[in-house]
Amino acid sequence: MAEKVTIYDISKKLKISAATVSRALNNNPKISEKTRELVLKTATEMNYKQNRLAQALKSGRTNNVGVIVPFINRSFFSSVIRGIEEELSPHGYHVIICQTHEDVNNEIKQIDTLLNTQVDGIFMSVAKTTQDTTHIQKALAENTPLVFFDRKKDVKGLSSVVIDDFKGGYLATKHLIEQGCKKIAHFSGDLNVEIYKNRRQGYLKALKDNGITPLKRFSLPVNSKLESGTSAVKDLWKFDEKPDAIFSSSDYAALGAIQELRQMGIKIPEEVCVVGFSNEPFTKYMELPITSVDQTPFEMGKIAAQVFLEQIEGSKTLTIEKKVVLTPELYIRDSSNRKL
Amino acid sequence: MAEKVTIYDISKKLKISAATVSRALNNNPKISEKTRELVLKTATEMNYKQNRLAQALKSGRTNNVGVIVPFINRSFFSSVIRGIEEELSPHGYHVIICQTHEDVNNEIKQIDTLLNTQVDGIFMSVAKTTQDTTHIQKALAENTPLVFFDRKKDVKGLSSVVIDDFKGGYLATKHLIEQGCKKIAHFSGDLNVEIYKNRRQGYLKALKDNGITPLKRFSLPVNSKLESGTSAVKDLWKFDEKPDAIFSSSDYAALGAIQELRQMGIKIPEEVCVVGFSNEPFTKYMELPITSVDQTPFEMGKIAAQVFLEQIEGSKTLTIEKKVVLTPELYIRDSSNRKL
DNA sequence: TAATTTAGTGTAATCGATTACAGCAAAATC
DNA sequence: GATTTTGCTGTAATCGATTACACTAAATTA
Repeated sequence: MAEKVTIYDISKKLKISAATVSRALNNNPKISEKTRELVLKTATEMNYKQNRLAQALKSGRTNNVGVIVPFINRSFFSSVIRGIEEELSPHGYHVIICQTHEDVNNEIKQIDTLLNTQVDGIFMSVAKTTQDTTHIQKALAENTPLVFFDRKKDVKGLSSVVIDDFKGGYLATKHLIEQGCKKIAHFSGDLNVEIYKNRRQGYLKALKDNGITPLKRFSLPVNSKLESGTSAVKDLWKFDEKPDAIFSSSDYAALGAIQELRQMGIKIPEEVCVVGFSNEPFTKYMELPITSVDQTPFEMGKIAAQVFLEQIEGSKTLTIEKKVVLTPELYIRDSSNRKL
Repeated sequence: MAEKVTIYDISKKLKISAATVSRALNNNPKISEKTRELVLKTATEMNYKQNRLAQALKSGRTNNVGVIVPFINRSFFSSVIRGIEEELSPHGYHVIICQTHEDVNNEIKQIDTLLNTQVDGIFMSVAKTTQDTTHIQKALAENTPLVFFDRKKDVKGLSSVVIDDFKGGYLATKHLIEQGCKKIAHFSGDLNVEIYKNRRQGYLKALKDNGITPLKRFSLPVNSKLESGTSAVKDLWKFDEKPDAIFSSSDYAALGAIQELRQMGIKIPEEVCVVGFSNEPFTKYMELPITSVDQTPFEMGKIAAQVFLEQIEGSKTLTIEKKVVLTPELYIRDSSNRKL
């Protein structure tokens, strides 16, 4: 029941050609006012709905975009996706989501199927393990705009929206120094990943700018797990010279560290200040709220979407390569606020 | 460059008809082994990619499904979506996401555009304000399977996957009683929303089953905000007879309550036990981890997807109306664990 | 009045893949 | 040797909307 009504049904009913119906519906100026009104009226009467598939096939535009992320239920990614959706939805685009589970092979597959379904654009945050970029270049080859966000690769012709991780690391470290900390440890993520490398660089620069010589032993890699933070603290506190602050590239590791420090009876922020990264929702809810660097994911999504729109609405031949860098925001909370 | 290769390009190159190419690619048994191999070889050589749009137009199936939720960056919803994606992706489906911002008007629009783009199915959690269901019936009229999850409406012919909110409320309350609590307050959400109503019913039943007469004053509505919990506690503690436990339908309100109670110097769980609902990520990270009812969102998504697959892969004429009810899980943590 | 412009509509091809039907050659049967 | 069957391939219509081009009648101009 409720068979789909096509322009042919309308054309038959009104005894005019389907072309005229199509033109009337598209407000083509060549159509007489009388016919247009008749067609529009009949269309609503018959409950006509445009078949966007047919239109897409003809025009080559689906009004769909794809978003590729490691996991959609990570707070950061879901917020970016929300930003993208809210910016593009008013323009008539739909957002298709894909997960890579941090696996390059999935990334390759996802790009392939997205290109197959003729999405008008792709947004992606690459998997941690991604090195080679030939799968990404495919999008370029097929003339499908691709915009990186957060985790990018340097591919000529592709735009990206990221935060200034260097600055994030710098801000966090500078803040700790301002609190009077001098022996600042750093939990970095996998240094093969650009963002973690940059955060560490920012950390080092801030130390240098303030005449502090970084201790190699104070800089250690963690993953985004609580336990990783607790064991890192254990390692650090084995030595005589203890840190008086921790800047962690992960909020989870920061939380783990805090738990372990409290366990050891160490006062936060009096004895040790702690700063995390990402501004995960839980950081502000803690009894001891954790200072963290916010990556403005919602903003990031919106801006990535805008970059895409610029590209798609600009001339087709011209490819834009835009590199947007957002400034992260430090949310200072009790875990590092000595209230000087 | 890299113009898209069609079956016509292959047919021209091999000097055979496009029909033969199509059949060869689809493993039609009528095609000779020799031709099939030749076509497949040439297809990969020429980097042929099927145009899923054309196929969709012909077959009437897009292999896209839509998911409609209030907000995608809520932990619960993004986890459900992940479940749906991971279940459907292996079957070749893509997931399109839509947000309603808890507004029925958006819901109506979203359903309309999804049906326009010919999705093969729709998953949705209705907005809080939704009463009328005519927009939902449209999907039914167009023969597009629609599966509700979590927040459903009773529409004949539509399936749903929800948790047993009654049981969730019952479990939480029973647990509090087992901890020795006798004066248990309840923070309910908007009682016009089915799930909140059911949780409250569960609460009341547990009290009744244990011979406790519910105090009307102990049951008060909150929204999902921290402040809502703090002010509710203030209200409750104005009276002489204080509660010795709180079962909150919202983790946020539970957290607000805990903060306020601590402010007032009240010991948790010794003097007052607190249980939340939803098992938001932050509940387990707190210094005083919060007991909460888990809604198994990932599971819920997977099962909703399975219900959809059953329906779509079954006979077209037969509509299945399946009502799946998942059992929630109580995660007992320090906020209510008196370690008897 | 004849020639030209203009406004409005129709015809038919197109986007790319699928498939009912037709057709033809080789193999099998009588 | 004639007929039927089998195996494989081609022709053309189809999904629904769009649009270049053609065309007709009315309006305008010469």
